[in-house]
Amino acid sequence: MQAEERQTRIEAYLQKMEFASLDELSELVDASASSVRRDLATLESKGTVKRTHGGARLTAPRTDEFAFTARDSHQLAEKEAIGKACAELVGSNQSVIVDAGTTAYHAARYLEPKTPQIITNSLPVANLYNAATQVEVLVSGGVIYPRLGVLVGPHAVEAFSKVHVDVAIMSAGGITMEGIMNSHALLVDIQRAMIRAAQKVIFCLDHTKFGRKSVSILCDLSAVDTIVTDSKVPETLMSQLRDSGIRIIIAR
Amino acid sequence: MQAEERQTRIEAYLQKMEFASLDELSELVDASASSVRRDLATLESKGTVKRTHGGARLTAPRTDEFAFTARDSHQLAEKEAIGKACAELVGSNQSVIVDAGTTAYHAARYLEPKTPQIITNSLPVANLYNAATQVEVLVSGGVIYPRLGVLVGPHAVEAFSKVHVDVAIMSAGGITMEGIMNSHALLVDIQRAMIRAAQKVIFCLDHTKFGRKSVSILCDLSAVDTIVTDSKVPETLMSQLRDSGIRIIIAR
DNA sequence: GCACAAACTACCAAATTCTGTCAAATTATA
DNA sequence: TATAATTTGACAGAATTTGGTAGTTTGTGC
Repeated sequence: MQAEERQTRIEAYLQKMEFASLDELSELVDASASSVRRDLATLESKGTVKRTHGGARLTAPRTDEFAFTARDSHQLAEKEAIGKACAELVGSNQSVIVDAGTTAYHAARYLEPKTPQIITNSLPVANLYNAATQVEVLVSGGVIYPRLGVLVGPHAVEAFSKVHVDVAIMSAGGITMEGIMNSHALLVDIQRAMIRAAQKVIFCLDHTKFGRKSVSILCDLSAVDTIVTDSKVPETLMSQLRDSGIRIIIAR
Repeated sequence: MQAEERQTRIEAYLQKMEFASLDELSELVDASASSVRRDLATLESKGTVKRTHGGARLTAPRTDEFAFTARDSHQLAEKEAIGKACAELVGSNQSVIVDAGTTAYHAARYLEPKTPQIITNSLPVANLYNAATQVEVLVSGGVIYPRLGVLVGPHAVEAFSKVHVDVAIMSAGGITMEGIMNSHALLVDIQRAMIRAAQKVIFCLDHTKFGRKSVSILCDLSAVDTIVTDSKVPETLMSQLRDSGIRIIIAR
């Protein structure tokens, strides 16, 4: 096996496992411990993995939009600004679908003053308004997707197929001129149902999502009404998006 | 297991349990007490956990969590014991309905080793297994009943009407020879659907519930298979219940 | 307040892992 | 095909981590 192939496989394995021991890896790629150490040193200098005593781990294990942890602080400031700007687009007493995903979560945090009716499949969003009596929250049913805190499966799709709302606040894994992408195939069906159910579709996307492709295409750009993002988006892509009729709001 | 992986797992475990003993942790990560102590010292200096005598607890218990997670519940020790005893009644890989309510919640905390399939309308229970990949959790849909963290309404009733499970682990507000009572009328419909869906019905009731009446009658005693309670229940009521064919388990 | 048990700290020897080096093997090049 | 360049696996010594232990501290019950 070539050095490059080894490194690719090590990286892929770590993406899945988060941690791995040296023995584990050297068996995986069928090479000596020395070679694996060298590979890890290379990968570390590229920044994707971090060497540890006895093995390696991912540098940023949960950079995923939909992987939810309480202490997720990736691009926190940007996400908060985006969330605030996004919440301002919602009118009083409107019905709002809130997607799973960290950026949509931050938008939900600022919705309380609008006394909206929220419909969501996100456990973190549900928890957010557990104590608030003015905000009515309808939780879709579904099976918990481990770690993401999202309810998935036919129950969830069905729940969103049966409602109609004013606004959908959406997250996604990436956006290009080809459309909006998502890395979790199970979520795509649900998100499509959300988009169908909503009069107006807002996507919250921080700048890291622009130009990034992902596994599944969620929808093409014609389905999107508004995108809320931060100020670090490349101007070229942004004007292209504007040309295709999407309203773009820069949160500061 | 590597030091870093140990620390991550300890942190994740504490996120779920809020507190854990040294023994518990050293068994969890399969390392000596010394190593766990060192790990805890590292984690403490990072600020995520706080060491205590005999174990460790979370520094900042999740604020977006539930009021009743663990701390402020009455009769905590009894409820934990009841929960533990109740979980022992569940077989491996069984499907289990877990009712909302603190006592049922404590039972859910001990279910993980059984790798069950859980169906619940309780947000706290859903959150509990958000991180666990071995436990499949199906969340019923519904509207959040403020503060209790329970999903109520027709969506919830419907979800439970469509399933069949091995065991239902139930909470209630009171029990007399007339039947089981509950104070929240909105919950009663749902609980009845839960009972209908289950092969076996277990009620978790601490001693304060015995002889206490409440607003709505949930079901009569013939619907109950087993009651798990603590050791402070008056003997008279207990033998009456036994006479009516209910298995009573005293948790210690 | 005292005695006792449990838990903690500090330290040590053993085990594991890492670093740097080098000859053998593989690959690229003339 | 012969030669140079690179990569590989192995090894010795250095560094780190681990599990246990002795002595001290903390918490608990009487």
